Amino acid sequence: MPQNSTRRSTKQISGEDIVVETAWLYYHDGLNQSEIANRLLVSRATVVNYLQEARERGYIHTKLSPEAFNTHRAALELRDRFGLKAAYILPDGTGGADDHASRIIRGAADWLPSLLEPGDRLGVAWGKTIYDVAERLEQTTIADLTVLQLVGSMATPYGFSADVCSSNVARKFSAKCINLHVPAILSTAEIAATLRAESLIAKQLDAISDCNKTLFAVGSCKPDSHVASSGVATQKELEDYIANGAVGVLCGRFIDAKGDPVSGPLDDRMMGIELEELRHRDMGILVSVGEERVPAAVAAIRGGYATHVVTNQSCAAAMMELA
Amino acid sequence: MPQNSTRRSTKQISGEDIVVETAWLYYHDGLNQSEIANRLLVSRATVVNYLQEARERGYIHTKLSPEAFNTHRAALELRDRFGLKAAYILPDGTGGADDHASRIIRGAADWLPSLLEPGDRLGVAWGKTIYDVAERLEQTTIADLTVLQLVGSMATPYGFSADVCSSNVARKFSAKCINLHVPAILSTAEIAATLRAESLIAKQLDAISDCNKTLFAVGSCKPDSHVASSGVATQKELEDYIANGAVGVLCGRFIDAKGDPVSGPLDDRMMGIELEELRHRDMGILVSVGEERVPAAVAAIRGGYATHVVTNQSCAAAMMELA
DNA sequence: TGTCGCATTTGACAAAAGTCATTCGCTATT
DNA sequence: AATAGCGAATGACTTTTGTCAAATGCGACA
Repeated sequence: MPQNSTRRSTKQISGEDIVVETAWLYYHDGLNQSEIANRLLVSRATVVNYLQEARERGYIHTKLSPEAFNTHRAALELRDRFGLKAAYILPDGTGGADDHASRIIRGAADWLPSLLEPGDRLGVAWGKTIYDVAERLEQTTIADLTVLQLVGSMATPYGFSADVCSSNVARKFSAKCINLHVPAILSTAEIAATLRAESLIAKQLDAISDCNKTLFAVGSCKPDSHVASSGVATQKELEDYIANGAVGVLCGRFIDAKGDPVSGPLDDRMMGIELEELRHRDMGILVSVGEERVPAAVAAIRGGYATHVVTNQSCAAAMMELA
Repeated sequence: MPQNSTRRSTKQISGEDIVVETAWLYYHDGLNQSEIANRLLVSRATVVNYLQEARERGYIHTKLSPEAFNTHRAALELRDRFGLKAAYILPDGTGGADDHASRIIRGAADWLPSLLEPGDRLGVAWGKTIYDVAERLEQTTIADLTVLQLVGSMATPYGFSADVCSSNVARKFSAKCINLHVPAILSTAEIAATLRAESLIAKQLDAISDCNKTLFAVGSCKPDSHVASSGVATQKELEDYIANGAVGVLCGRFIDAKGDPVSGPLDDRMMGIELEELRHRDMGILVSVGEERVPAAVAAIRGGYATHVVTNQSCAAAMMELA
């Protein structure tokens, strides 16, 4: 403590707003409280009080630079709004849709390894997005990981099929891979039923029904969407589903805005995990690219298929709108 | 420490940079370091490191809000006494003149952004003070701002000239900049007149005459003042002006104690805004450093050139004495 | 003048933040 | 496979900051 012979008068003499002076010395000049106390001839406790006063008066403004925190903030908001376990939101960047997509895909690929742990059984869906994520994955060994193909295979115009997605993911993680060696869609419900009864296939279907984590994207129900263009559904069938309330596609299955399954002509002809089996897993990782898929993504979250979401800022904002 | 079996990479919140995460929890959510350490499963020391990293990356910016400096007693008194729109008064501190100067300059740099608004045309004067303020300005984008150079350029012993002042200000605000590409002072009135008649220069002079806000300092009329030492005026010329009642210099022009222009030999040889054009703008921001300039500052206020003043406590007190 | 009430200030203590030498975990190289 | 090198993480320790009950100054009022 300073020589306390005449400490009382000091404050009146310096007279002017000592609080401002204190705040300046502390925040601008970077002195510590003891130095300030000595300089202003008051106790350190008083300096503390002045600083509190300054904060209460709103003199102190600390700002977190937006470029660093915007995506972070958006992620927390999205998480809280939808009751997700986590969200990862990438900046929009300056490029167009392709740029957005590639950011999201890189983000998902960066994040995925840290979401998996030894012993996990990861169900992997099918689609260009998932394929790209798999491509982007760094080689990382995760002990005792099993990767499962969630839907049957199908040749596409993009040069890959569902089994390539799961195989690639498995390869990147040095994981065991269980593929589903059947077409995604069959011409009749009977053939599908027959196949399902096949011992080997039944075993595979059984296996995928107890994965604890899933990785998937969603498709929109627009006429030009993936489901239609890849030949899984005809235009007519798609319209049927839409008429029944479908807003999105998830592992080849249609869901409505609440995330509930929408039944329709294709259901019995599809080979792959059923929506009810997909729901409420330990972790459901949804990689959502493109504004046109926002309603579908929201539905997937609502339906309890997704616990983790990767997307970009503008899509996240759009999702918040729908919440 | 926590159960350290698997302390590695459990990013439960988001895939984002852990430094951002940490900074967010600390500065936004107000958690303390221990809480953050627990939540992120790292040691508290690591949290300290992350926070330092965040500060180094410039994510965190803390500043004193302008109200702190223009609402306390001294500021309000000065404002009311001189009919100013606002005054910004910084604590004196214990250092010498340099310390005072740097505080005032930092203060002005902090305040300036909040005084400008989209569409403004800011006239910028010339001098070490203004140069230093420009240096200190934070990068802030102000939409549709135009910065204008109020006086001609001139090389100085300090290594800067008028065009650098305006250019720097413009750069910090990402503003458009209109420079005045002529010397501040010419050898004869004839040459000056010829130049003024030049189409390009006439246009520039025209432009500066309709700025709505100005930023300037004043110079004293002491023999050792800036005007003399920088070679704008000779000792003899200076004495002439003083004999005619000049107490200060403002954009190279001399004013008397009432703020009225003092005419003299230099007037016709100067290139730059005229005093009458400088008067009664929407806003005139005077940055006044040093007790020896107090009379000049008071004159500038009286003359209606300044509506906003930045200075320190002792200068403010001296101004009050003269009022 | 005495003393009561109120607000500010203070010192002692508690909590939080910062520092630093050491350890840990990973990679690159032999 | 062994290990050297290196950056990040850690835990023990120091410094700084925050808290709070008690003390102090000061004006109002009896």
